[in-house]
Amino acid sequence: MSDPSSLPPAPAPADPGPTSSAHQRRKAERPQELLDAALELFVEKGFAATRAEEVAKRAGVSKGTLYLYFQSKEELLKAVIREQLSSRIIAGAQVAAQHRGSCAELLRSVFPTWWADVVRSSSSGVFKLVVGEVRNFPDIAEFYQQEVVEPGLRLVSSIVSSGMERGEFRALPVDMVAHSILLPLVMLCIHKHSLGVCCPAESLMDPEAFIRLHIDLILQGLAQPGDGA
Amino acid sequence: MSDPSSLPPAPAPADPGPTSSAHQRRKAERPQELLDAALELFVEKGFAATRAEEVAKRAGVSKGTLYLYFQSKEELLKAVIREQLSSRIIAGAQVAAQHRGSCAELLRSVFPTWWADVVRSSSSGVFKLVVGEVRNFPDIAEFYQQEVVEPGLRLVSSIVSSGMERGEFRALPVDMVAHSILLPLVMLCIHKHSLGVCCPAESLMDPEAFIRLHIDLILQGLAQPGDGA
Amino acid sequence: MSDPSSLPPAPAPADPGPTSSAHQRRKAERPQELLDAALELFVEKGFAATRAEEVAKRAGVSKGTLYLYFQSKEELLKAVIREQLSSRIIAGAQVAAQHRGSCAELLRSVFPTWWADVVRSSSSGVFKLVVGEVRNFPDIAEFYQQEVVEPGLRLVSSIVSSGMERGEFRALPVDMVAHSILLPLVMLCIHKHSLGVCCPAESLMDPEAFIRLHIDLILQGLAQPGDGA
Amino acid sequence: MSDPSSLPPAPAPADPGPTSSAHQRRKAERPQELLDAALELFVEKGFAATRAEEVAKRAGVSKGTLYLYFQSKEELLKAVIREQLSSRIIAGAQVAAQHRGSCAELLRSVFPTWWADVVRSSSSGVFKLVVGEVRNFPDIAEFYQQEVVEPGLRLVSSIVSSGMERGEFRALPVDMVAHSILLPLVMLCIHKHSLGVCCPAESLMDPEAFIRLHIDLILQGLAQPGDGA
DNA sequence: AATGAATGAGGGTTCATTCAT
DNA sequence: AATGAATGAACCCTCATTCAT
Repeated sequence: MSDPSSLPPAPAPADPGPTSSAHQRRKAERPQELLDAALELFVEKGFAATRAEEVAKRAGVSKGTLYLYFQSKEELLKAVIREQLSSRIIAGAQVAAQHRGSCAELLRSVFPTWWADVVRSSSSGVFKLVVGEVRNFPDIAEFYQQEVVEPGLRLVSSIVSSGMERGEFRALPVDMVAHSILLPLVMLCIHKHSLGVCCPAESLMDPEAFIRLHIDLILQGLAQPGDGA
Repeated sequence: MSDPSSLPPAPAPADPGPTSSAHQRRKAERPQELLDAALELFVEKGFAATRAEEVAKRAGVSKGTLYLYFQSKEELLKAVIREQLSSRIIAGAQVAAQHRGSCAELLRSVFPTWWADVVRSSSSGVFKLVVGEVRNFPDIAEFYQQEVVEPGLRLVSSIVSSGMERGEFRALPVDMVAHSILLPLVMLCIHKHSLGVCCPAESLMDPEAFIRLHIDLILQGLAQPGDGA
Repeated sequence: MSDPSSLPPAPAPADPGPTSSAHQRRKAERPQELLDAALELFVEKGFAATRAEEVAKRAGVSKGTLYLYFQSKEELLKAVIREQLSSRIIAGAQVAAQHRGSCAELLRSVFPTWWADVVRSSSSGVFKLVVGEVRNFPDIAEFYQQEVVEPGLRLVSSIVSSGMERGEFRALPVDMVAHSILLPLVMLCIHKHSLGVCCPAESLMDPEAFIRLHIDLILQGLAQPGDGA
Repeated sequence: MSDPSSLPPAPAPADPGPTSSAHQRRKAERPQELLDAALELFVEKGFAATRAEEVAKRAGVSKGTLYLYFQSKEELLKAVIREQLSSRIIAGAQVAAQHRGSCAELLRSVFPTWWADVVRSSSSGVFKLVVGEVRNFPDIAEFYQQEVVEPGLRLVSSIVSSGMERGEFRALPVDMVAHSILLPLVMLCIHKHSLGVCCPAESLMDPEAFIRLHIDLILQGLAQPGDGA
């Protein structure tokens, strides 16, 4: 994984000079360890119910250290959210852009794998986190909308839209179709980190299978009536 | 004024009878007022970030009064969640049970209206609330799963399943299909109370339209290949 | 300080007029019932840890009623303490004054019975109560000192003192002797309502026996050396 | 043993050794400072009427700091009580055990001094504290009974008892005699911290004098009739 | 006279944040 | 850089007291 883009003080990967050592390496990894710990806990308990000291402890450092890397608990939240995106979406977009073949094929091949990976990864938690906290932190909303929601929707919409143009799909409101495709996947992520923890749902246990089924339904739903699709 | 005997049932908003004074009436209404205020605020800010006093104030009473009706903030949360269900789900189930006609018809007619009502009502907030809090309050999980999730899934599954038995629908894993139908609707509710507040999504503004489209996609997706459906 | 006997609004014993009835009698008894309940609870849990509502409930009335008879919880405390005294002390003093015979006889005969009665009665609790609360309510101190401590000490001191004058007793500091006689009895009362509740002390279970033994020790201790007393 | 208590904040100069910085030293001393402050205030105002913040302030720290060292106000109370004992009682028992000579001598020599020290020290307050709070905190009762009351009684009882065996003392119920000896001393402590604060009793101002007189009375009271003791 | 719903100041406790070490 | 002791604002909840009925 890459591009921790705008990490806070960003203690430069360090020059492996004479002082550089395990100690240095630790130092360089601290922010990421804190972000990981914070993601886990914020997703698990919610932002307000998570104590800064818990995050520090799970990251293996002391309370004070957290504040060396992040100005406040709120900044930590924002960093956590910022961290979990772009890269994967950009990658997805590139794959899509390079795709040659029918839109149905695109949605049936890469898409489910990519999403199933998201669901299985720890990134899936951000959806729950963002959904729960946006209203308390309005700048998260804007940021998230621009960096995740819109790119994601645009990506799917463009596939759907070109499918319609090519005549593969029925002509329907593109954005709604995109939502019809995406919302259950987002909900899958959210479920995994909320009710799913206590009451696992049989049919959601295998994300890829569910996603494939869902895509299959939608694709046949989109197909031109009369097609043997 | 004449002939009092011909007057209708007497609109009397309140008969200040011996037992029911204005005082008494207030008391009877307080819990609901508090529940309403609590739902709003818990959905808006999350449980942990909402102060008990805010709830009281929004309900138009003082802090202490809240504790006359609910043992603790946590009990208030549970009451809020408990309150938002049964009735509507039971009603939905009855409508479905009484339905005569094809399964597709059932899903196309009552279903979208019923769900659009849910989305528009304040009940839609509970989904966000529950998703955010279950992991901190495990007994909510059990309760919610049994009282909302399972009945809801069972209802849709039974429709889908009988559609398959009748040969209206393709044979597919019933539960997954039910999730495919329901998850976007739940997500619609959640979105309405989270990102949707800050960044309204054009295509979700009209819930009923979206739901109809989604159902339309799924139904054509479920149709036997070759059908003219 | 003044008029300790004055109970609060002192709802006059009521004229048994036409309106008088069970209702009236209840009304007249309320203050006493409240005082009794308050004594029990204040002794048991301490003043600060007793809720006004508990007192009311134990007296069989509602919270509001308490405040019809006593201006505040603190006034209730004072009334409780004021109520538990004078009468018994005055009676004791009269008995002592009328006594004819040796001082030893006086201390051996009436004294233990009278004290044992005090210990057994609910009045014994006031000692614990006063000891626990005087420092928070300085006017209780003054009142108690003048109305209980000093009369009590004076009574015993005068007996001891006249015993010395008659040559029955050794010449010793009178007040100290009086304390030597009285302190264990007061402590007996206190113990009964504190540790004694949880860990009863075998040898204090029969107050009269203990008091007689104690007086016996003190009297032989006071006797002129060489006496066959 | 000397008065371990009543040492105020004591900004001990101390050697700022490598491990023990001023910072560290404060930390080491905090609990004791808090215990001292708590003892004073609990004895003065009672447990329930003392605010945690007052204790903190008197110990020279902030409210939050108290909770770094004690889980709750109630735990602080228990710690305060636990702290005030053993050592002194153990020491007393050892002195008694090592004593050679008549029982009367033992009671007349070390005993009054030891007790007068107790009365004068801040430890004397625990008696008032315990008496006032046991009924609210039952585990204090058990603890106190076992650690203080019984050892103390056993100590005195054994002296008295061996005095009877040797024929120094009359044969009387040992436990009652022990109570006759001890109760006034305990009451002396209690008085010092309650009524005594407002209305000092002339004859109790010099504890040692009173104790000696009391012991003198009891010892002559215990003597075999006819002894010149 | 009696009730008990309502109030709101007060107190126990937590926790984000700071800062001396 | 790292620690963790200390702070104090904030929050949950209680309870003495009032007052409309």
